[in-house]
Amino acid sequence: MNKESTGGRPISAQASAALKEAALRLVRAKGYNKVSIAVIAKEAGVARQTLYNRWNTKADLVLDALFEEAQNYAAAPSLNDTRDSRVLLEEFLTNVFHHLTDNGDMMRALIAAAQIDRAFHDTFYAKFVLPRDRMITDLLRLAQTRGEFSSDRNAELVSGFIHGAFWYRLLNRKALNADFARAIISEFFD
Amino acid sequence: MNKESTGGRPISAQASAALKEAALRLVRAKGYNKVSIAVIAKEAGVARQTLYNRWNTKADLVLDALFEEAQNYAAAPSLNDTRDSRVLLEEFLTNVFHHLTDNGDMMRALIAAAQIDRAFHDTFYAKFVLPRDRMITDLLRLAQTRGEFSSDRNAELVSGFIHGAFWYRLLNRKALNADFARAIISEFFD
DNA sequence: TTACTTATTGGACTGAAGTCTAATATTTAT
DNA sequence: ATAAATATTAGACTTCAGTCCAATAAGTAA
Repeated sequence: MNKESTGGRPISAQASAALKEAALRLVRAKGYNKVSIAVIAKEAGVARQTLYNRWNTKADLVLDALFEEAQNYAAAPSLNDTRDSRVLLEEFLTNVFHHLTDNGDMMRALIAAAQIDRAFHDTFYAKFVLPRDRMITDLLRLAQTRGEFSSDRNAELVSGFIHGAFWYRLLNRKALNADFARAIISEFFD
Repeated sequence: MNKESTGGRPISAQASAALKEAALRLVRAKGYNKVSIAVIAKEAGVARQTLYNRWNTKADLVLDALFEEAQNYAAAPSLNDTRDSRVLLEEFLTNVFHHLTDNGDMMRALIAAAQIDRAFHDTFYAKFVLPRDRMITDLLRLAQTRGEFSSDRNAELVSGFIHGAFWYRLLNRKALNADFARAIISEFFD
């Protein structure tokens, strides 16, 4: 578990940063599928093997880069916020939809990669899908303790329904906007 | 629009059939991503170019093969069936889930291909996604005329929610079973 | 300084998707 | 029979992902 059990040349943080920066920039400029690993490495000024030393696939690199860029990428709604749960959820969804509108190509590509590559699926699910699913589950449970969402309902299940609703729209390349956020609220929350 | 405007060697129906058969068999045996176009062609006993003359990608071929295999692949529920709409929907979903349980790898791969390849997305959406979405939309509208589903609700929107629910489960490699079908019914139909 | 360890680099190599072409085969129209 | 049109075949070629390796660089421990 030590970062360095013995000596040896340290991993270049500069190379890592350059790779992540180049990956995001090129993918945004040209589209995920138009950017090859070789071009990302060249643009970052490092050898291809250096990229493979850090990430197994382009998807792993891009996921990592996205995370680093946006610590606050659609942050979880505060569970201390005293406004109505419907408002909190709507605000959260509207936020997520903005990010998906900006980064839709990338997110669709990552979801696709997770279908093709089992190892990436596991990473993506653990690092991205599940945490986000839990954000809404937690919000629904909060709403239940407040009496704003029926305690009879299964929060996990409903969170899955909500995510399914916008995944389906995303994957079929339909717009994700504030109207759709409101439609979700009124479907599941009333 | 003529099948043959003038003369010329006709397309070999036998080659088409052999390619579709080989594609399904190999994909089921080895998994979608482990089967190359070259191997499918070799197994079918035709040249690779003959495959490309018919389909642009492996995804197009497999989609076609799936359609041919199952004309009755999760057929639309009969709109003349007089049983309660909940029963019709539950039966339909259970059917779909059985097929997705058997062909989940293939379906996930096709959805992934639609994310990577815009042209295939359009084909897949028009030939597969939209018709299936309409089956549930139509069923919900029938339920509305029967007074079994509130006329206030937007059938198209709810159909999208239902599809989203099981797409999300499918793409995250969770089981699709009769319990989940019932959970969907009670969420959206009551 | 020297030995050891690990990272980086550049290049070779394989397998697959996809494009292209020349030669050949199979059909219809004359 | 011959010409015209289209399909099939085999193979060359490019690009990319992914693997592997030997030489070199950059650290740590003695």
